[in-house]
Amino acid sequence: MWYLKARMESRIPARELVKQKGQLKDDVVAIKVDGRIVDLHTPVPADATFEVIHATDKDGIQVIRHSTAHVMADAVQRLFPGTKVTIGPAIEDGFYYDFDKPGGGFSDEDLATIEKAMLDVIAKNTPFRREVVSRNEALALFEKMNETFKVEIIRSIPENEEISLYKHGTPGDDEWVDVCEGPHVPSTGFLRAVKLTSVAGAYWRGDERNPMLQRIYGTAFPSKEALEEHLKLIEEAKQRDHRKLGKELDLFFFDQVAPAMPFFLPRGAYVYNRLVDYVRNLYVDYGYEEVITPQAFDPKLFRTSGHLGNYNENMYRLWTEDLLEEGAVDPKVGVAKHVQEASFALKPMNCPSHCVIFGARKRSYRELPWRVADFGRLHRYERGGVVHGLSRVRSFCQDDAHIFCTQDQVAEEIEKFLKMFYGIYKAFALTKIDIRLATRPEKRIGSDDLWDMSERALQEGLERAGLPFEISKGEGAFYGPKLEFHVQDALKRSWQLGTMQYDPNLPERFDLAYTGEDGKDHRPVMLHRAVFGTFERFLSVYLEHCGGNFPAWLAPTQAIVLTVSDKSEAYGRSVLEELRSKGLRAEGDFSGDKLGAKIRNARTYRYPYMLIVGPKDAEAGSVSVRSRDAGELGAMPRAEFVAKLLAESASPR
RNA sequence: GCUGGCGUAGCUCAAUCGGUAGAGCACCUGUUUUGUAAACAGGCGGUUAGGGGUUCAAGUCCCCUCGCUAGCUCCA
Repeated sequence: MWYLKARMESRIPARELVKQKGQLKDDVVAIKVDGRIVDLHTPVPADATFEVIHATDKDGIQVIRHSTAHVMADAVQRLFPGTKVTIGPAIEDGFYYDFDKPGGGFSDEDLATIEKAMLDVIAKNTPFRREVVSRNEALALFEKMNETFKVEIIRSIPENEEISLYKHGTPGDDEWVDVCEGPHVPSTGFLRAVKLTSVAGAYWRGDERNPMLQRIYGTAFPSKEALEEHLKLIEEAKQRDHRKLGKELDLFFFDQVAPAMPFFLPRGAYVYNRLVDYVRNLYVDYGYEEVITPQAFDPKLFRTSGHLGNYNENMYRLWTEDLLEEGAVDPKVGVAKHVQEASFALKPMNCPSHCVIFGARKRSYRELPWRVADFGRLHRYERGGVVHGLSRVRSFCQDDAHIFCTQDQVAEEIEKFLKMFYGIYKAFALTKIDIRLATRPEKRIGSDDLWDMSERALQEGLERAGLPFEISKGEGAFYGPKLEFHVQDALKRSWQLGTMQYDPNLPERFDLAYTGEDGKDHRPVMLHRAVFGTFERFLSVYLEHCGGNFPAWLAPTQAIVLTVSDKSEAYGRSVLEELRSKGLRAEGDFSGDKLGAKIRNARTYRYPYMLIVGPKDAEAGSVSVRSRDAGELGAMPRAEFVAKLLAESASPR
């Protein structure tokens, strides 16, 4: 590490350096030197320039959380002897620590007990102490403690790196030690607000072939107030959970008869269809053509495409009575094998169909780029533990399209796609988008040369557009690298929505060709792309983004007429009829409820407008408008409201 | 798929140590005629996810299956 390069005599503990400069205040937890966060225990060059990090700084909070993880591990090992420690980093909203606990997991009661023990450790306010040891010393220490996971970690630390131990507690009494890079707060008393939140399984080193450890999640803040604030935000986020909103707003539901396959109710179907319309309209502008393709296919198709073999475990297969009989005829084959080989498959993707269409006749270079769109319903068998509301389902529809083009056209097509993509996301006020370039996975088809070229093409596209991105190594599809566009849900889980994938392999496998200017056959390139990704997932993210408050153009019901009493029903119905005759989506509440109750009901359904009508309005030919977003707007002539709502009903372009 | 947790009326949730399944909302029927966030009364509604076991007795304890859920792994 860099500080090893400094001469020994010129190093002093960071605490001393900060003190010399007169900056050692009570809330200083670390310093930043050369962009690196170093705690006060760590030696730094005596002449280093630094920036102090306070407990309340973003970096400071991370130091607090990592230290809290240590205190938790200390408490856990004291309460549950025999439990081994592994790793415990600070994360986005808190920290976790993974344990190997004999005899199974932790209960909620255990969490409360652990939290209490942590408070005792914190109350003692013992300093964290940093100690540098040799590799052999570290190994000997943790081998003696039978901390097999730590031993494995120490062995994996590169030879040239320093190994440090962090201790807290009273030596010879309740001292606790961990091999750790740091950084840590000066003493346990710096941990003022901690809370353990949940427990879950996690594989050692994130690999499902490894044993499962017990992970405890928690969070910590520099003050009780900040912790309370955080917990409040989580509560509010839960209110916006799309699964809750879906129920409340009668948009969709699930039933055990079709696990993880949504039933869209009339109101949900309305929104869904408007999203589809919206994309269809844009396709006119961007030069796409739509096709309709089959749902189930002879498995031959998916052998050609490579799905059988690379995507097997995600596919639904279909059998028929005839198929069983055929299988029974030849005892050498057997029913199971015959069904496995010959049963039709529900499509999990549209690309093979589009290859079939492209290859169905001679194609000219003049046709390229050919952008072919498909709103086909797709089915993918997702493993039990991964499905999640509308975000991860087994039956869905993508705003899917494939672009067949020449190598030379790729750059422009990527550019056009990005333009379309950002235009759409802007229309939905989604601005926090993370882009990742997912590169070749282990399980893949095609030569490395093709992969090199494909990955380069996508990367250049992003660079030309000046978009920041991260690389997700090995995360590409089996047929090509991907650009992934990720957006977070209300609970800060990140979901991939849009995608663009460069695919040189499927045209090869389907032996696709177009006739070039030179009269010879050439292989086209294929781009897979989707802006929303799937309508299901997009809807889940968007629902949470707008909190169920759909804009007027998208709202299943734009306005509801509320009568003050029966006396105004006739007038109310005439208002309703007028709205509907103008193509507006309106409802009426002519029930015996009092006005207050009607308003309350209408609010929970989040209708953009309530039109309150009573004798005064009937007299004046007006409606009293209450806007969901802007509050009471007062009485206005019927025609004025109609014009206003019509203006708001246009979908963005 | 793995590790926890959960599954009671359409929805949100009660039910003490294993001892008669209950409330609010919604729905239906009346009464009330109401001007900006819940009028009142009555009624309907349940093989306690499904199956098996222990027990005199199971919503409650045990086992299996299904589903949901928090994470992990995997993915749009």
